[in-house]
Amino acid sequence: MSSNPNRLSISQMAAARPPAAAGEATYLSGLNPEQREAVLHTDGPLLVLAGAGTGKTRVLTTRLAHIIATKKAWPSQTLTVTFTNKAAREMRERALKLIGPDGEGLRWLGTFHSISAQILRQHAELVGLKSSFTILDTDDQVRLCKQIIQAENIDPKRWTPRFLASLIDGWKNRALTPDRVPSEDAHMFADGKGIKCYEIYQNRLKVLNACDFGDLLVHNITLFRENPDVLKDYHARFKYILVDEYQDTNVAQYLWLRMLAQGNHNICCVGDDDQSIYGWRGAEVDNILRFEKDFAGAKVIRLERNYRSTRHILAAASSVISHNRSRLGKTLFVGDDSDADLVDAEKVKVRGLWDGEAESRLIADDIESWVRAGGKHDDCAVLARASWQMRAFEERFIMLGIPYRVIGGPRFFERAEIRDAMAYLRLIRSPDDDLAFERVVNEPKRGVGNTTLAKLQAYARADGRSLYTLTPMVLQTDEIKGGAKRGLTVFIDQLNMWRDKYANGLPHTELAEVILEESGYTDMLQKDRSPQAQTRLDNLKELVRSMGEFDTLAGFLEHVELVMDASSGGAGEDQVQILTLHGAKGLEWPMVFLPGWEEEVFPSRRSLDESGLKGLEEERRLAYVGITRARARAYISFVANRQIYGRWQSVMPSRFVDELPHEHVDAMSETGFSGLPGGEEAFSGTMEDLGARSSYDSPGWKRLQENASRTPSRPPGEAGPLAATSGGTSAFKTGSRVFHDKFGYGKVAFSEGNKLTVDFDKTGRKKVIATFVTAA
DNA sequence: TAAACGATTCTTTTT
DNA sequence: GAATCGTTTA
Repeated sequence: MSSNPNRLSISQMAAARPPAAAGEATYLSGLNPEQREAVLHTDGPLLVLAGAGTGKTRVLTTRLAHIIATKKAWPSQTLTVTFTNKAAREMRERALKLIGPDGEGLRWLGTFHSISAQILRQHAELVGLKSSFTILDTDDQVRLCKQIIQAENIDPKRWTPRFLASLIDGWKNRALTPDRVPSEDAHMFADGKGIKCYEIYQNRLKVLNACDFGDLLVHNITLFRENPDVLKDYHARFKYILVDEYQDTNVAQYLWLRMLAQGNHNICCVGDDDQSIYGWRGAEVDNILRFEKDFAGAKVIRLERNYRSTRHILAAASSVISHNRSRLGKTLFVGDDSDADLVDAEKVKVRGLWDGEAESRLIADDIESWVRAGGKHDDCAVLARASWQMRAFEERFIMLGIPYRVIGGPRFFERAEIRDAMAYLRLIRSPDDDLAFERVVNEPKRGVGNTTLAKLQAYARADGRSLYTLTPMVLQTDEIKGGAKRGLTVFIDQLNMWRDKYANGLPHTELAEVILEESGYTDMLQKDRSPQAQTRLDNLKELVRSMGEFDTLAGFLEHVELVMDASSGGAGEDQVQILTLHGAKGLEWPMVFLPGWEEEVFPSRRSLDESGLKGLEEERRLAYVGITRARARAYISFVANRQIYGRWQSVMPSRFVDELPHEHVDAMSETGFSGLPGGEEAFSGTMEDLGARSSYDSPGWKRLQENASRTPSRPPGEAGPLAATSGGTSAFKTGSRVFHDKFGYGKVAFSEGNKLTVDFDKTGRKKVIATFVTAA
């Protein structure tokens, strides 16, 4: 495979580059003609339609390097927008390797949201905000909506806060401020009250000096619309605009780009309509179809040579996606057909199993044989439609000691304890942040219940002032008595004290420690005997640690609000990756497992219910993304029985299975039900080898095995398996010594529910289930 | 006010 | 099956 120049890694390229290159730039070597054209065509609008694995990121980073190397612009005069933080990071790294230290000035490389936040901070007053505005997350949005629904006397069961929030989000995705929402949209919520609620919502945000994610873009657009001179400044600043994953942009993002590009028209968008998988979030595939019309004189370049996958994988992906009706139509072909590895590879495997357990067992076995044959865990990825499907694999991998990493998952900054701590910090920065106030006024418990809070809110609303300003005034009266009064007094006093300390130069990390200590939050967790309490304390420690990476409290808060991403530790280890199909976009592995290809699961039932044919086509694009992540081997599987919402259901193979091309697929089934047209004869293999093992895999055998390892390891007097699984009293603290039947003695590195990460003395770091170890 | 219980709903996917 | 929500009870 490495015979192909396109497989050269960027670091190799950088190493090969002579210092201060003269003549033909070396960064251009190894590009195919289309890629090269996309890099060199710097001036005027350009749309690059790049299929999966055709070197899209490489084109984008090389183009950036080219613009800078030829001095067409300084790094600070280029604007590069991505969709996710992950993509932004990768882009920056790769670009820096090409450009060298000159690239340090790439301050306008980031996500739509981070860049528009940067711009908005500069000009906040022009849209009626203070530059210190808070950025609310989904949770805050929903809580705000709930308050509005209550205040408007709308039945929250019929019209849920969540629905209102998503409606508002939808409008913002289309760049519609309340005055621009078409009146027919009003009927979508509570008998025409939708727009009114939206107005109230926006007014509340203004009072709170806050934005939600959608606002960042919408305010930018308003800002540019109403202040042509400001827009002009940015026209002068951004000589070249580069956009990644253009197919994922929504209307607001499109308008934002178009306004910025009006200056000098040097905009280059890279995208693939077949990989548009964010329609549910307002992405408009139309943006990509309209490009030529909206940007006069636009050039379009197609990248169709795929350097990633074998011909069987490409054929499988192409066949599935060809069932979509609305697409621009690209054909992927093997970029280098002299590469025997890509041409004479093994076919895509499709396998039908009895149930989810059999599926995870089979996949785990495949990974073990791959590793036994000299492969790495790192080479393997399991791509699931939804995160609930991941647990089965985690459990199986833990049982077998296969190292793995879940990517995505419940995120650090969305955990309750972190959000609580953040709320305290937000209150220090901006005391009028009512949402933060409400969150922590009774956390830990201060005797301030719902009735008290409702009273305060009523006053605050009548008065148009914040809870923080108003509470001391109410405390002067006899309106609130007893425990609630004492609690509130302490709370307000403490807030003032912390603010003083911070104002007098207490570093923000120490401030956080002081708050957690003095508020009683740490105490509360230490007294908590539930299994998660220790994890939570550890998370808070981690929070304080990560604050240290920022110079100021404001800088830290901005980072968290926007990036919501703990500095990803643990990468680079040899682990199988488990992630969602959405999370997998842009990544690739030699060996990819695609489990759960069943109707209702994938395509997801909800997607079909909500969006019909459009939803189905998006699911199909998701299948396309999944298959094209694989370089050498792709394993698709489906089961006959699956537990959904805790109930066993028999399920049908996904229609996408039918859409795979027979001649490129090896199919086999444990259940006799293929899902492939043509029935049994369509199968070129059997599950015989699987069947031979099955005597070890009966439920009875498994239970026997579990009991064997659990029973002797339980100290006398300790609760039995029942309590261990339901009560979860077995939480081991970080640092405690434990013993495991298979791995011996070790120290707990951290724990999460019933899963422990243990540093074993002999075998190193492993993840184990808590019930399999005892205190040592 | 808060804890404890029972009913309900739910899960995509992410900035 | 779990987590959230709302009601009841101490």
